[in-house]
Amino acid sequence: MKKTSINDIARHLGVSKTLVSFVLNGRAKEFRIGDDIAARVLEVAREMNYQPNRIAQGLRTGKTKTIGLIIADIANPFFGKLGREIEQEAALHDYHVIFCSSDENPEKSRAQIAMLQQSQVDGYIISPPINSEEQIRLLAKGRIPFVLIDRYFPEIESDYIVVDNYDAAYKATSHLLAQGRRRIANITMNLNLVNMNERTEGYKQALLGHSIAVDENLIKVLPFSHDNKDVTKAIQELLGSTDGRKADAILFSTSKIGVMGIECISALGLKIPDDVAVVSFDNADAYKICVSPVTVVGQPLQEIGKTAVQIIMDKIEHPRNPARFQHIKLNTELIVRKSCGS
Amino acid sequence: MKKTSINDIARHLGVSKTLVSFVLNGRAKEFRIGDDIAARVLEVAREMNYQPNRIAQGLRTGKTKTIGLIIADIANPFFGKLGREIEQEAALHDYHVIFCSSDENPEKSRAQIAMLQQSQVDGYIISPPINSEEQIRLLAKGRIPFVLIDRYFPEIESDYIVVDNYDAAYKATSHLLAQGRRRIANITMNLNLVNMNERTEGYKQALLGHSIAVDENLIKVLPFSHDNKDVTKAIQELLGSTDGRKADAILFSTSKIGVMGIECISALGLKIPDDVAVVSFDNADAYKICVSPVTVVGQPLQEIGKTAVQIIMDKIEHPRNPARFQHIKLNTELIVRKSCGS
DNA sequence: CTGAAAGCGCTTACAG
DNA sequence: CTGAAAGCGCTTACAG
Repeated sequence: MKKTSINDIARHLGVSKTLVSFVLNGRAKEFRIGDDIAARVLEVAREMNYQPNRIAQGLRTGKTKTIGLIIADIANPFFGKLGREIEQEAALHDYHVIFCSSDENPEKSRAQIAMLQQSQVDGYIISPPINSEEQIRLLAKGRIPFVLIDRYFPEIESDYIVVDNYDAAYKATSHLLAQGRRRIANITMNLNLVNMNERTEGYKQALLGHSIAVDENLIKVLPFSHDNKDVTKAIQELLGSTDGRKADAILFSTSKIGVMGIECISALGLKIPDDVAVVSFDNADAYKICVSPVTVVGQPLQEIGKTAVQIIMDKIEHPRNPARFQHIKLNTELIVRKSCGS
Repeated sequence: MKKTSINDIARHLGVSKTLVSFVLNGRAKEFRIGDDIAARVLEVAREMNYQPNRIAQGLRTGKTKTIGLIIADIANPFFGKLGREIEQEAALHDYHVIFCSSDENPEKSRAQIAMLQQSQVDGYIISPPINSEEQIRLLAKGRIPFVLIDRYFPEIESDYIVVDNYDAAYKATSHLLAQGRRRIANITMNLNLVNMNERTEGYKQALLGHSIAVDENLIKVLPFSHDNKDVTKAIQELLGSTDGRKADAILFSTSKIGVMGIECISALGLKIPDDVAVVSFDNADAYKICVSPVTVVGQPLQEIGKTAVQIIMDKIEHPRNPARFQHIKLNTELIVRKSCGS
């Protein structure tokens, strides 16, 4: 059962493969090919179960109809949902997506970009890890379009789609303040990541805006590759002391941290929101059925994914020189549930 | 900045591209190519930042080093985690993965298989939706290897990796019985899916094994594409009546259903495990921080993903005729938490 | 030890 | 209206 090629069809009908190619690509009219012969080609193609070889098309046309996606971890629901939106939008354009999880590790993302490059993807959607500036800069020098999502590098010219993190954290912190909390902590990860940094900035400014001094002891910065232990340690420092707890509220900068954090809080026997109020970034499913459903900063994942693909498609179809870059900053939504009291 | 090809290197050094290809593929020794010239080739390749074109290699060798993955939904943490394991294992073999979410829709999976076919993937890992027997049978007739995961079709000869669903449900139900529950319900989805069917069978047999009659009213079968409304309706029927509730425990056959179910239970103002005990398939993160942390059937996701890739790799590297099929059934683990009382 | 040539399956100027 | 030919970037018999 060898696959049938355009050649097989041509031979079968005694015509040239040029002709076959034309009609298969729907360009029969354009080249004024006889209706009868065009119909026969289509018929035989169906009979022989012809499937165009995209690899061959790719080599010839220079378009593989594939986009490469690099995110931190596809198993993380935040990125999983984002990946889903991207897959869906790409499919509308007859595009495939190859996904790569970088684990926020620049070494991995570098290798992944190289692999994707060799696979001749037509475009990239990347959530760049820390210290990956050089790779991204190199990518920018090439002619394959890419969009950054979730974060970006201010010093590199590129398209990007992010969320207004500063505003989101400001709103979240203000909400906590409005509920009467004063010793509000923030658990985040490596602040060299712009998005994380903006969140913590928004948090700080909200405090200052309400005349509350920023207490650096209440800001816990986890390493980018963090696990339960790191979170436990942070929570312990914030809430563990028996003689009066340092914090009365926590803003979690990611849902990965938040979910682990809430697990720790429960393990300590503390109640949310009575002992500690909680707000987290990202509307994870877990938060809906949590001890006390968690107030979250919801991100417009569909819009992020859809827009990212659309920008890439536009650049693929209309390469422009010099390139014009889009910087898109989307709004978030504070979804109030019960974790901050009522 | 055009990409450098093997030809550029050959021209630059005044040698043939055959020679360049040999040394670039590490076959210099094999063809007894001069050490000096081999070294020069490598050097120039680095200088010119040569990146092999996988598309061209693929066309020539017939191997694209890509595997296609079809699961229900990459945004569903269960499949997200599985996808991650598959990606990771594939990377070890220098393979990429293209992912497709079928939404349990056979029309979609059919189109996805066709696309993947055209993209000349070297193998498939598929979690086949209901009514996709025909597609899978067709695939089996081709010469590209595939492995089924999570479910399989008993009537189709193929490799597959599943979990012992019958045993898992039997254990879970027995646990509920051991906690004194007697009116145990099961909320599942379309039973034509073997894995779902086996779960409900295990549930029934556990009841019978403890001399408890199976009450079909306690088994709620949701359509394969279900949402919050469907789950709410089922929960309502099971727990909503004011004059004595029908059920005192629920076994959720998937975590997607379970998470929504617990949300409903809370909305009804019912307490877990006091008013109703709960066990669910899949160790979702949500369950860890739930109102009352949920007892779950944990699946060996890493082993499933890893084994699936290994089987595919083996088949790609050692095509055998006639094919021999592996049927792997892995064990699950009942992780007892607090949702069934103590 | 090295090179010229064929060919993977397509698309697309070019010619008639 | 249709076909012969070139070429995308590789690998691999084959020849010398």
